[in-house]
Amino acid sequence: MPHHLVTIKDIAKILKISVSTVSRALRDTYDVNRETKEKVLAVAAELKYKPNFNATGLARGSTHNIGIILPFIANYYFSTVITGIQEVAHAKGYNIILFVTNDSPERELSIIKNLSFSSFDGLLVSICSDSAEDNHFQQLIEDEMPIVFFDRVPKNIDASKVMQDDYNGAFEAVEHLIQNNFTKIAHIAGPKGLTFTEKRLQGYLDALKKHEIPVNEKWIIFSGFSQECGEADTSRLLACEERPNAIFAVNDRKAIGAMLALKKQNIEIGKDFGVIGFTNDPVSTIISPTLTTMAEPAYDIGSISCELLIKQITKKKYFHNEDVVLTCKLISRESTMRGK
Amino acid sequence: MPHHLVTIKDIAKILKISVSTVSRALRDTYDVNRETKEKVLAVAAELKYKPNFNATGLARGSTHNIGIILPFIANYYFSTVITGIQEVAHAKGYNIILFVTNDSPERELSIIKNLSFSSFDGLLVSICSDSAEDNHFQQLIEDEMPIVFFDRVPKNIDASKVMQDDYNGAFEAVEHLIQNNFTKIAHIAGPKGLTFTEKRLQGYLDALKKHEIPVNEKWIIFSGFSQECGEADTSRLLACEERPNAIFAVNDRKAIGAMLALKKQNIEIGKDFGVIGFTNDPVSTIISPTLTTMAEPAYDIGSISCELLIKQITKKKYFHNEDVVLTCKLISRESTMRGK
DNA sequence: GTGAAAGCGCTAACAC
DNA sequence: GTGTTAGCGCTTTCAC
Repeated sequence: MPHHLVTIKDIAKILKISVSTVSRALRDTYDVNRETKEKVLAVAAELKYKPNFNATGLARGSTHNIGIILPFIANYYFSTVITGIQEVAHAKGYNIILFVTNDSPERELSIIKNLSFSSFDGLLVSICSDSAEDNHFQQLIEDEMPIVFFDRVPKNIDASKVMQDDYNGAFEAVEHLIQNNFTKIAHIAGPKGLTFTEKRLQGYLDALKKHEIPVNEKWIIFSGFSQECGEADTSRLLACEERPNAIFAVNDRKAIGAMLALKKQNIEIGKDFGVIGFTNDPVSTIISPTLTTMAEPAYDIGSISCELLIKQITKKKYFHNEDVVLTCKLISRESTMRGK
Repeated sequence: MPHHLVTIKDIAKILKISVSTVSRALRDTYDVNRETKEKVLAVAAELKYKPNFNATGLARGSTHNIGIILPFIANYYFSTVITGIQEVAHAKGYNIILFVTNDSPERELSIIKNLSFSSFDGLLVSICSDSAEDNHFQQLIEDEMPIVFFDRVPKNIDASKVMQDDYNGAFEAVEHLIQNNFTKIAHIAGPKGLTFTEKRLQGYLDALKKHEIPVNEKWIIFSGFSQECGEADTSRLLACEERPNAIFAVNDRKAIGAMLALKKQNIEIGKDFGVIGFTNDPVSTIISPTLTTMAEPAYDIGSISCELLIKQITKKKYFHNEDVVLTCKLISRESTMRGK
C-alpha cells in the first residue's frame, strides 16, 4: 500500500477495532489486551505504518522537535557540539532542527521572531556575538519555552546554561605559559560582550596577578574569532614598542593565525615565543610546531545540553534551572616548550 | 497574551469575523477584502501570532521541513555543505532537520525506516560507505518522496544527484603530479563501493594511461576516509619494495595523514615526494608544506542540492530528475612543487 | 468577499 | 479492555 500513507484508521479497519485501541496499542498504554496489541503491532509493521508527527504534535501539544540556534556550524567546536546534541536527541526520539544565525543579531532576531512556538518542545541556543537582544530570549522563557543555553550564553537571563570552565581554563593556560618561562603574555581575545570571552580574559588577568606580572593594556586585543583576526592581532602586537613573548589566544583558530604571523617574521615558536590556544581543534596537532591548547569538551557540551533540555521538557513544572560547568584540559604541545 | 498561544480563532474573535477569512488574509489569498486583510495582519502582528506548523502541516499535507541525512557533520566538507543547504532552505522558508548516520548502514537504515513520511516535504541525502541498502531509498522514491542525493550518491537509483566532478578532478590532480615530475604515483582511496571513490580512482587510472604510466596495483590502497587511515596507508606504501614518489589522496584528511607519515620518515614533501589531496579543507593551508589539492565547491553542493529539492517539491509531477556536476579547481601549493 | 462545516491523523476524556 | 466522541489549529470546499 504505497502512496496513500497508512494511518491508524487503516489498521483499525483491517482489525475491525477502533482507532483508539490502535492508538493505545501502538503507544504501550497498558490497559490494552496483549493479543490485541500484538495484532496491531503486526499489522502496523506489515503496512509500514509511520505515525504522522503533525497529527501527534497537534493532538498532544508536543512535537518531539528540538530547535538549535547557533552562530555557525562549519567549525570544529560547533559541529562537534551538534554531534553530541544529535546523539542524545536521536536516542530519546527527538528530531533536531537547525537554525544558523551566521553570528548576525538581525538574523538571530528574525529566527526567534518567526519561531513557531508550537513547533518545538524546546530550544538549545548559543547566542551570537552582538546579541543585544537578550529580551527576545527573555520573552521566550516567560512564555515557558524550555531553553538551554550553551557556550555562548547570555549574561542577564535566568536559564539553564552549559559551558566549559572558561575562567579556570584561561587561568591554567596562562599559568602554563608562565611556568614555561614566558612572562610577557599578550591576550588576543574575542569580541567584547560575550560571557565566555570575558571569563577567559578574567582568567588571564588573574593568572598574571597571582604571579605578580603587571598587565599591559596594549597587549590585550579584542576582535573576531577567525584565523585572520588572530593574524592581524598578532601583527599589531609585534609592532608594539614593547613586544610580548607569548600569546594566549581565545581560541585555536586565532592561535593558528598568530602562529602564521609569527612564522612570517621568522620568530621561533615554542622557543622565542609561546602560543597557547583554546578548543583543541584537530588542526592544533597538524600545524608545526604543534599547538598547546586547552581542550574543550565540545561533544559533552552538546550531549549534556540536550539531556538537560529534555529533562526540562519532560519535567517542566518541577524543573529548576541548572548551570553546568565542564572542566577543560591542558594539552601541552610544542608551541609552549620551555622558553629560553 | 502569553502562554495560551494565539490562534487564528483568537484573531477571528477579536475582529468578529470567521476563521476562514483570517486564514485567507494571513496567506495572501486574493479573494479577501483589502481592509479586512489589513486589520487581520495588524491584529496578528500585535498578538504575535505564529502559525502552528503541525496544524498547517496536517491540513495541507505539507510541512516545509526538509530532512538531511548524512554520515557526519563534524568535518569541513559536510559542515560547509550544510551551511549551503541551510542558507537556501532558510531563504525559502523551509526548516532543516538533521539526521546523522555516523557512516553506519544500520543507523542509516533505522533512520529511513522510522522516517515519518508525513513529516517531510523532501530529503537531502548523502549515503554512508557500506549502504548496501539501496532498496530502502528506492522504496522512498517509489512512494514519491522528493529526494536529492549529494556527494555520496547511490549507483543504481534513478534520482536527482548533485556532486562535484570527481572524475576530472582526479584526472587533473594526477596530471598535475605528472607535470611536476612525479610519475610514481600511488593512490590512497576511500572505501570501495562509493561512487565518488570509484570516479576518483578512474580519473587516476586514466591519467596514468594517458601518460603511458603503468599501473602498480600495490600502489592503490582502499581504506577509510580518516587522517589515521591516510597515515596507515602511507606507511604501507613506504614499506613497498618499489616505493612510489607521490600520492594522490582521495581527500585532504588522508593527504594530511600521508604527510604526517612522510614527515616521520624525514621524506621531504614537495621535493622528494609529491602529495595532492581533494577538498581544499582549510587545514591544507596550515600544514607545512602547504597541501596542493582539488577544491570542491562544498557550499554550492549544498545550496544547489537544496534548490533542486525545493524545485522538485513544488513541481512534483512535472519534475524530471537532474544530475548536476560541479567542477573542481586545482589549488597548487607547496606539496607538489617540482620534483627533482 | 465571507462564513459554515468538514476533515487532515491522532489523542484523551468519558462511557460502557 | 474497548469504543465513541470531541478536539488540537488550520485549510478548503461549498454555499450564500
